Amino acid sequence: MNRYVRPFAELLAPALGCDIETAQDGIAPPPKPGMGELGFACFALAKERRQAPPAIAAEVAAAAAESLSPGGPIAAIKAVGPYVNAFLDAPQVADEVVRTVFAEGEAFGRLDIGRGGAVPVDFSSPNIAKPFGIHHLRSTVIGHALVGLLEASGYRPIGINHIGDWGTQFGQLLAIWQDQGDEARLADEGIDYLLSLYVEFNRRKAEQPELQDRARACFKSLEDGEAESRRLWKLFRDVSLAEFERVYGLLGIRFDDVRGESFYEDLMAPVLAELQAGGLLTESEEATVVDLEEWDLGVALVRKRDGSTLYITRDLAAADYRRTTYDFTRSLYVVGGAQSLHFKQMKQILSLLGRDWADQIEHVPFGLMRFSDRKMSTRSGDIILLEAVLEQAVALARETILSGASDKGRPPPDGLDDLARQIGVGAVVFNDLKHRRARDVVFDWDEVLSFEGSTGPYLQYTAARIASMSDKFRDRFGWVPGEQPAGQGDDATDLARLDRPEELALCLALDGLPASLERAVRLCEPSLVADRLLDIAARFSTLYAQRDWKVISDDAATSGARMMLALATRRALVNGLGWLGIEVPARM
RNA sequence: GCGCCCGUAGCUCAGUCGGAUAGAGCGAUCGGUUCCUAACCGAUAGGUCGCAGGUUCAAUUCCUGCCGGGCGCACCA
Repeated sequence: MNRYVRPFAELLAPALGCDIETAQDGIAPPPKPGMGELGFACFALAKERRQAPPAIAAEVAAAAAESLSPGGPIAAIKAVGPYVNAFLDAPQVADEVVRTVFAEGEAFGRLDIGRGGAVPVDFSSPNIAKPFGIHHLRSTVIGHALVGLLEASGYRPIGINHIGDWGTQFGQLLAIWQDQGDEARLADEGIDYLLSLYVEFNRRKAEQPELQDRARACFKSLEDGEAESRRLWKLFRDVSLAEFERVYGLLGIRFDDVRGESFYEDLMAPVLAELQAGGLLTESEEATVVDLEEWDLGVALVRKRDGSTLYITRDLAAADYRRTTYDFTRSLYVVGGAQSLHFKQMKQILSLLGRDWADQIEHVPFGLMRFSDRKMSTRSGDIILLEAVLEQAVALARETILSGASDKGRPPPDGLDDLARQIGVGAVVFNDLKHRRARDVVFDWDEVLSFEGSTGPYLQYTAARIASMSDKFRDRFGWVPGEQPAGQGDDATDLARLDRPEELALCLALDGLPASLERAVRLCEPSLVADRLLDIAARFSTLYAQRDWKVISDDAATSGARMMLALATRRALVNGLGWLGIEVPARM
């Protein structure tokens, strides 16, 4: 929670007659201001001590207060009803926390829990020949954030884009191409043309069921290495990849490993042979399956009747490949919750093959994105393009910047395009990351394009205001915290001037950033860091809006202390947003 | 039918290993800028934490059953 939990537990333990861990586990923050910063409930002790909880609390508080060293960060320990609460000394907390942030700088909040362990993160993984829809945003953005969070925690993440460039869908495209393919149009319209073919295939499939058989045959010919099929496949792939790069560029994402499913083509035979040798394969309705009924996982189809392979066959080969290539400590798959069974089957099969690392594989599922009244469907063409959403957001950010500038009678800022991109993209990305990933999300233009309230731009804006204050501080006092030689400026600043309850609350919020990171990485839940950043920004903004709380004032000593607190806040926001993959503009 | 996920304010969501009077944002109403960026801040209204049992000193939180929604359950990925 924060750095004072442990010391409080050490004071409580002797008074309670328990060990420090037990005492620590019972500590939680009280619900309201004025009740102290940490609390311990005494209800559980009532039975064995045959005493009322408030009486126990009074005794424990008195005993713990006895051993309290005066002048420390824990100023008082008092009974509050049935609770024993610790009251912290704001000036000391501020001094410790703010100096920690300044000392650590870019490393503030970072952890070493990963100990350099490799963690492949499979995310985004779009299908070639289908455009990048808004529903791909979730995997892309959550996965990218996890890469950042893992890196900040001392892991060695490897961002993997497992491109869907293999399978029957290419057979579908090849089948429809035989009827109406037009290379001139492909060159001209790119992926949009491929989408129109895909939609056309699915439309005609309803009338002509034999089309699906032809698609399977086409995929078979592709898998058999037939030259024309191969040529077209490569063409579709190149056209698509080029377009995905634009979106990744906007989002600021790059992968360490971009590898299509097709790469595993030659690696599947050994896996199938091993399954065969292990007696795990059975024939069923002319296809080849692994029977997992014993584990309530149904059957996994690994080879179709015509001999061609499936999704899970390729994923098995890919899992082995990742293991030998990266020697991972965890292996993450950021894929929608709809695929839960697939990953359970995959892990079970790997386990049956004696892969003792199978339990290091983690499916990181997330809720799907849909329209309020219907599912998004690429097949019917009923989708919104991610690029279109990003462009809208950037356009709106641009308008907001321009109207803000004209209201204040200022010219448009330098670097307008870049600023608009950072804000617009930040809004879309943060909007996705702030929600717990398990929930389904309903696509709503108003929500995605909102820049007010709990949004990315709010965090960016808070950071930008502090940067601007820092400039004014420099003009006024001739120095600025963080740029001073030892013994001057920062070191000489009296942080004990930060004695307000709101300042204490902000400091504790800052101090909790590493704990949020730890939990976010453990649970693969970026929203935990997003929430922490919103809390930090809100607490700073509350302080900032108070009329009698000015950073820059005639009181140089207080000004210095507040400037340091503000810059520590900015540091936390910049670091945290950085982990999440969101840029922070210097000015807004 | 079986399995997984979700159900908290009008809307979108937080709520830590069970703890004190369940919190934010949006929307609504009211208020705040001769002063560091109002993409901000404050106040008011708004809750049977889906329902019913169980465990516990204590349940939004854990367990069971139901209800509602979403998603899966062999030749798509």
